[in-house]
Amino acid sequence: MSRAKQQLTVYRALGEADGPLSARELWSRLGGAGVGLATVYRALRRGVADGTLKSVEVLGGGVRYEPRNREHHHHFLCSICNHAFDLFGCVEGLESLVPDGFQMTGHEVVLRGTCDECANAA
Amino acid sequence: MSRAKQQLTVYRALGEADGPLSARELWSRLGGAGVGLATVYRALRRGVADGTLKSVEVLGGGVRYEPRNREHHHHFLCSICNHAFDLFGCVEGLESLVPDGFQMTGHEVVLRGTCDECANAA
DNA sequence: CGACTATTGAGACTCGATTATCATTTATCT
DNA sequence: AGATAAATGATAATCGAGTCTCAATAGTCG
Repeated sequence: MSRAKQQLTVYRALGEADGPLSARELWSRLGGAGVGLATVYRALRRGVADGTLKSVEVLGGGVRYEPRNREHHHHFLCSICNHAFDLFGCVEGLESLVPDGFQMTGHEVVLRGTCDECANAA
Repeated sequence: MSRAKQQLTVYRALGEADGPLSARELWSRLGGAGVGLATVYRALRRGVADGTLKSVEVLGGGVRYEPRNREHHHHFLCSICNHAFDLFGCVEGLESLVPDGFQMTGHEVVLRGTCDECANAA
């Protein structure tokens, strides 16, 4: 594979994904054999360092990465294929959950269940 | 320490905690030196197996455990002390986030920020 | 093309979390 | 008390995720 553009390849793959990808998922999407896992990790690390990428944790699935320039959103984790999907929109009433004296700076919402594809395959 | 009751000791410690505890947190609460880490893990494993305990993942803190018989609730993760606190109540509008064709079976909400104590200590 | 630098792939290595091993200790039963 | 079974603690072993090393390769420039 032509070199020098692999960093971009990683960015593009994340940009086109329907949700955040883990290093391994990304690796296999890039063709496993064609790109080294180390290179994927390197690209991810650089991306996070320069602010292009952002690492997110979706419960149960370890660390995943997504472009930083996405609007505020949450994720849906399919318990069958274990893939994380981006969701749109947010929820109401989060403030009311915060105990007195606590200061909330952010939040995460993860929905679990089965995705379109897995639900049909069942 | 008297044996045979350590399993119960673990259960009690989790029951009295203000949030889910990781194996390490639990271990240190039980007095580090008095109980072996292996025993803590054993008790947790058995607890989960027999349904008494439940393992939960709170972003950024790995796996934690809590009694299964708690009402539906969510967690607040303090980004300073890294402790997870139980919250009460839930949020509205989750269903509207689910994409067509997806089936939601559960959800998690995690608030981030600073807890009472850490906010005051700052 | 030839010299020089940046990037890569494979695999060795590190690190933390969890599990397995095993001799020892506590409980149980008689 | 004596024999047997269950639980424990210390530590070794394992496992996965991520990082580091280094020789080989692609890109650059003259």
